Amino acid sequence: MPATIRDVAKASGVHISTVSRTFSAPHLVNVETRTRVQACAEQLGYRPNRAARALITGRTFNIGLIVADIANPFFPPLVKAAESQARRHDHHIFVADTNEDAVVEEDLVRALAKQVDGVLLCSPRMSNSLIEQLSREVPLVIVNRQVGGLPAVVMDVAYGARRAVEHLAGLGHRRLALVSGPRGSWTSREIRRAATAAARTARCELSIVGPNLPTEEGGLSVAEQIAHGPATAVLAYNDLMAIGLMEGLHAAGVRTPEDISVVGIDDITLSRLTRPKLTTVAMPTATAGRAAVDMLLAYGDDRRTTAHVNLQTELVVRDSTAAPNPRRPAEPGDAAGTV
Amino acid sequence: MPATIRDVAKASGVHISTVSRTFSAPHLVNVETRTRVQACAEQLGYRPNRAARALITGRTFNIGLIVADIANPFFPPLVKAAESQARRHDHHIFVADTNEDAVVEEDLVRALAKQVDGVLLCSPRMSNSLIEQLSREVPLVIVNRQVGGLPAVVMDVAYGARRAVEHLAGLGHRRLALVSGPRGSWTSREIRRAATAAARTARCELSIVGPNLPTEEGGLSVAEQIAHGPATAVLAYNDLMAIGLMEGLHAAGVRTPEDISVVGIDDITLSRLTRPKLTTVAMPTATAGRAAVDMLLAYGDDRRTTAHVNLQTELVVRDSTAAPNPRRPAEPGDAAGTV
DNA sequence: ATGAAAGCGCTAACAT
DNA sequence: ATGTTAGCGCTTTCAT
Repeated sequence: MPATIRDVAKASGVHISTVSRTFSAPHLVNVETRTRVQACAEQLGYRPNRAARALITGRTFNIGLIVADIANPFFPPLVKAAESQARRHDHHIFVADTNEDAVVEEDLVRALAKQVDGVLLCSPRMSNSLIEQLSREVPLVIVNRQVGGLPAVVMDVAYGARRAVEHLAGLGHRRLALVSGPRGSWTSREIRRAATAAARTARCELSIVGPNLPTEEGGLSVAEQIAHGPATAVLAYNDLMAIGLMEGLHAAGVRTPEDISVVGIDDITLSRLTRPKLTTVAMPTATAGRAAVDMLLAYGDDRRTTAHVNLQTELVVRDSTAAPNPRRPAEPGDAAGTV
Repeated sequence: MPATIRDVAKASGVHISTVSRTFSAPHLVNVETRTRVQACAEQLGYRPNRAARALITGRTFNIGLIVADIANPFFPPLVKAAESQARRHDHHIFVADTNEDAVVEEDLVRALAKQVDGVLLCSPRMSNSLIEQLSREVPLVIVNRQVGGLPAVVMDVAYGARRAVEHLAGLGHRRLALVSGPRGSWTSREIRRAATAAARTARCELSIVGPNLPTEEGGLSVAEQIAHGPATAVLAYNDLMAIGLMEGLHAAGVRTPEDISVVGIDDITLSRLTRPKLTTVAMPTATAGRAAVDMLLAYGDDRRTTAHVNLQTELVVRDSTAAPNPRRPAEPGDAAGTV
């Protein structure tokens, strides 16, 4: 039986409303009384029931965090940063995993809506219109996607993708492949758009392979196709796919970077630990998590001013990229498997 | 303004208690009425407010999940499985990260206590007595540690550690090192105990190096010491440390497994992707996450019967272990850096 | 500065 | 089968 506000009131000989004020508006209560009430509360182990409080104030001090796949190493740093930032502001975080499923996503937002002050929607797969509708039911901050004028934290992956293409072109590659991500991914579209434009500028061919699952398996599954295709360098939707791809290429007897260069995106911890170490585009996921929480908490105050944050990305050159191998020239007749 | 039970009552022309019953005890209400109420509710987008419901029923349909470090790749599969299992039973999950800090842990349990039906405490760093005390304030299921008779889900890491030592001894190693984990870790003590016993049985020396941070850096930081020590094989507290260690050894010009064999624990995804691929002890983290949720939800029903689950672990032999290198014999005078 | 009273959204006896 | 009533733990007018 945890202590309630009534127990504290009884113990300190005041009315419950005085106890209430002691916690939610201390300046309104006499110092002596306050001290006594606090002492009693402490001694009884009293903690205000937030759910009860929320019922009347409308503020839950909870935040919902919805991610596509928490087992994808891209997300944990974001979740960690968001949780830590939320707690700094005395908020708790509901975490839910949609398994990349748009329907689950919608249901989750609605299910959480009543017990949170807002929801952080990370890399959502829903349609824009649905997201806009949901944002009318509960404050939403979108991470990694731009939806109308909704508050959003995006990482400038387009810039990173462009830098990656420029890097490859600079090394002398002329035939590139883009291993794209899952259907419905805003990030994947951004990458594609930016890579296409950059390739055109650099006078490179760019073939698109996909869509694919954003996992190691997704990368592995296109390895054969890449190995037999004309591309001498590949940009993958994320590091996991890049790593799976390298595995698959290795198995097929194709060396990285000697035969084919590979670039990932995300800069997950893992990317520094593969051999060769992966060249990739660093995404500031922790910063994004913090920023998203801040934006949500500022929702009431000054909604407009911080409605949009665009975070820098950066190309990190490691060992999975090199100049094309002159002894592995294009085989004119061999376009098997390319799209 | 989300619809309340009163709006639905008004719209369907019944009393609010009938609406309430329609959702919490449908069999008690006339089929026609029920259908009508449901239709109205649907149309108004009504969803029962769980917090309000919890206030009176005492059941929140929420679960707290407290982990030491969600960015440690050991945890995400556990969190994912727990979340998914919880949702299958219509529960939501609060996730909190303690950063391996016992004080934060305690505070978090207390802070969450009121808004959850129970807390999953993963690899806690608190003292046994404190944990037992907390378990009187809120239902607790401990993962990865045994505390008195409290409900627990543990993975049999002792078995795995023994198998690892046997594996190394079987390859011909006689001087082993154990790179231990953080102070206060039950798992680390288990590993130490089991490895020590197994080493004795196999007539191997076993030196203990640590405690260390359970991270890649932790492993890296002991690489020099290991490189110059007499051990020809190392068991690390977890894969992350094993990988960091291999990095460090590599940098020091020591090859794995030719010069020194390395075994990790956890079998994180990453361990299949390093080069050499890591020999490790597989931990059934997803199963543990599911089991912990099930145990918590069964808390009321049959507390005793399922109060303890012990999950199997398994040695996975990959490429980071091999027979000792005969050309790198013990250097009698060179024990520098060993403990 | 403190108390009294109403009520947040909902459920659970108890009536009818 | 449905309505009435009380109240979960708390905050917030409004009095005093």
